[in-house]
Amino acid sequence: MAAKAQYEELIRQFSAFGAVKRELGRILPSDCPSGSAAVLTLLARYGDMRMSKLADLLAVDMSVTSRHVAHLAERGWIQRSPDPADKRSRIVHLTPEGEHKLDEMSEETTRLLAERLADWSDEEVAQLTRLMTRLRASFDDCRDRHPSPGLESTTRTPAST
Amino acid sequence: MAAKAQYEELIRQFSAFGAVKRELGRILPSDCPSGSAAVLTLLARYGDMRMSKLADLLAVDMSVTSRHVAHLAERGWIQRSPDPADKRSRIVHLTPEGEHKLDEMSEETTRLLAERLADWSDEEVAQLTRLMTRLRASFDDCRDRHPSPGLESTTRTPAST
DNA sequence: TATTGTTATACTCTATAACTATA
DNA sequence: TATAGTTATAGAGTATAACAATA
Repeated sequence: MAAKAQYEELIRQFSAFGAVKRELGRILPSDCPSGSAAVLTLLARYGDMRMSKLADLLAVDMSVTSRHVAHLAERGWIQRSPDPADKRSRIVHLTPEGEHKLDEMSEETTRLLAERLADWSDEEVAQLTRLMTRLRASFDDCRDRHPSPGLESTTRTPAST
Repeated sequence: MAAKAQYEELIRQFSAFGAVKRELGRILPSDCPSGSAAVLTLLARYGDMRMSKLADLLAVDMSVTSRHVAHLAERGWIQRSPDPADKRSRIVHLTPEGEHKLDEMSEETTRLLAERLADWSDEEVAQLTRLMTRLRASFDDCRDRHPSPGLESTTRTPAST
């Protein structure tokens, strides 16, 4: 359990991190901004999945996911097939064109990151990755264990009934 | 120099980090969202400064800074005094009310963070803080050494002449 | 002529709520 | 009645460009 000043400092760094994210975002093509790119990345890693699963992994509302997916579908980078097991659902999957697009973007992004982190050791990069993974996990776990009032554990607009 | 897969994984975590930031943002009062809160934090830490310095520390365009500062000034949390040394400039400084507001928010935010990171050791929190600080520094340094074409080292819309 | 700061406009990301079609 | 997904609307953050005042 760290001191309050330590948490304050960490929060400062969270805030400053936005600059890093924006710089990485600037090299993405305008027809595939970061929100859409995140969808492609998840599909490439975890394979076909339903919208709701995608929303869960993105940790955003399904309405947001729907928009990103629609954007990608218009450009032919993903396809939405009906789910035979549940006609309400749609299975999202990456097309070869989508894979290609993702590869292109990934190339550019890792190149920029490699340039910026040129003087970082392999171990330091791994360490930051581990800690950020754990950070996300700590927030996810707590969301399930101690849900804030009115905050669902699923990424969904509450039913209005 | 890490492998490409390592960079890709790190970028994945950068993307997922948005969820953490959003959860922290949700506990802020609606009259002081995260952009404004960042301004208060910087003023509390570094003291009075000019708009341009503030924009530099926030790593956003000065037009953005101007909006946040105007928002805070309307609520009496900061004041803008003319700079006697340069009549174009304005010095921004925190009011006692602004300090109070910041304290309140800081209380809530660190409380939430402490709850989420309850099972993190002191050293782990410190390590993440160090690595994120260094990350930001690596991006800042590179911006000065290898500026992208058209990307100024100062946070400023390029002159249109 | 260049710089400081402001404002207007536009774009991305997000959440809420209302709606549909299934279950 | 509840759930999967869509769409409309609104709010926050940011960048670009044009502008006023000063250097």
